[in-house]
Amino acid sequence: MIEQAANYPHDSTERRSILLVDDSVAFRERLARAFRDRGFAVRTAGNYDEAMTVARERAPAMAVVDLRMPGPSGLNLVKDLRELHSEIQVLVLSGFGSISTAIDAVRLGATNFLPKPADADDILAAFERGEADVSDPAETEPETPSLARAEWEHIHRVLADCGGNISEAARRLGIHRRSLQRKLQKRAPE
Amino acid sequence: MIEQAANYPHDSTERRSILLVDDSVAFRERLARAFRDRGFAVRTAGNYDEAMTVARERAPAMAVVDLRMPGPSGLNLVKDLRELHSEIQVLVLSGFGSISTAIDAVRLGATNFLPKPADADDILAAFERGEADVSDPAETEPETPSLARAEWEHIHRVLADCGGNISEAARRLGIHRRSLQRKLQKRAPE
DNA sequence: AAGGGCCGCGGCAATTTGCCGCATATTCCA
DNA sequence: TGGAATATGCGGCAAATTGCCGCGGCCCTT
Repeated sequence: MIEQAANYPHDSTERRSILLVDDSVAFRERLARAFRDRGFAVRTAGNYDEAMTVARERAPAMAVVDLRMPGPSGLNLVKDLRELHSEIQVLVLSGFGSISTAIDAVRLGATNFLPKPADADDILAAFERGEADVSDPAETEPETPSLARAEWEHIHRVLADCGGNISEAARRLGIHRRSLQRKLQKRAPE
Repeated sequence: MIEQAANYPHDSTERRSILLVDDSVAFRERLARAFRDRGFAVRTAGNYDEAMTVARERAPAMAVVDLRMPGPSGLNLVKDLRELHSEIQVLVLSGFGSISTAIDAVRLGATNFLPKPADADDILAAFERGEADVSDPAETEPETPSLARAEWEHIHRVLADCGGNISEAARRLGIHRRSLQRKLQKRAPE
């Protein structure tokens, strides 16, 4: 479909250099390996400070940032990475898809937003979509979502607002914690 | 820190002028009245063309745009309103919350994104949040409707979309007609 | 070490839903 | 004007979901 995967816009930085930021070493390394296999120059970081140190040393062309980290949030990182290097493409990952956090991320300069779990292919696809020109918002068909879909969206939005705290989310939603757990075990309806 | 929460940025346009765009006359007029009561100079439109005509005549300081309309989508409108008047604050409404549409809206220049149903207070709050400085991605403390409440609202919105046709609404919602009937017999949850 | 909060999960009983059928409008069209 | 299609309300019953209990585990603060 979109034919532009090969050329990312940069200046002095290497085209296929990417910075992966996630507090989970396992996740980060798995992703790092997948990107290296695809020919990327990968560097990783586990929090805001590490990421900024790495980025200052040499600005990466792309970055993948998890929202939830110890220390300053991924949102801060998005903002400061872009201040450091305005051409950087930043993809934000979040364990739970919340509209408000997605909006914040995009406002702060994120190229796109992806709910976890996401693998390297998902991420690359999201980069491509993000760089795609949105100037033609043609066929965004606003179909009515099913009740189940709407419920799912609402639940996950609230859960995100609660920082992933299930007990708190259940309280706000006015349902039993056990019921929320059970609902969360189901996948997103389509 | 950008200091601009209280005073909306404009040029020749009146500060408290707002353009409401929604294809539902009832919704639009209800909202219009609420905004007039709050001292806004309100103009309304039912689709892309009307909205652009009104806006060209005199650019509003703010706009509320429903995503779903006959003709060009609200996303097109967001984009073109901003091209017309770069200082305009545009709030996008959508019948439901989808992350990707929210992201598209913000990319195209929307100030914020709000899932329907939303009243004037919700909208004003969203404008303020949207104009607020996001450089400190700290707290977002929004109200949280209960699951039952959210479900009720979604059901009634879809039912309205179907012109009160219960069978059709049940189909769109993906639930059994009998179940819809039973849900409709219950009152709005608090 | 104790208290408190959160998590995941098993196991009911109570409630809700899906799905059937049936009788009755309403609409549209040949 | 008769028939086909569709909508509505409702009873009933099996299946699924939810509310609610309790348990042990984990992590943090006191």
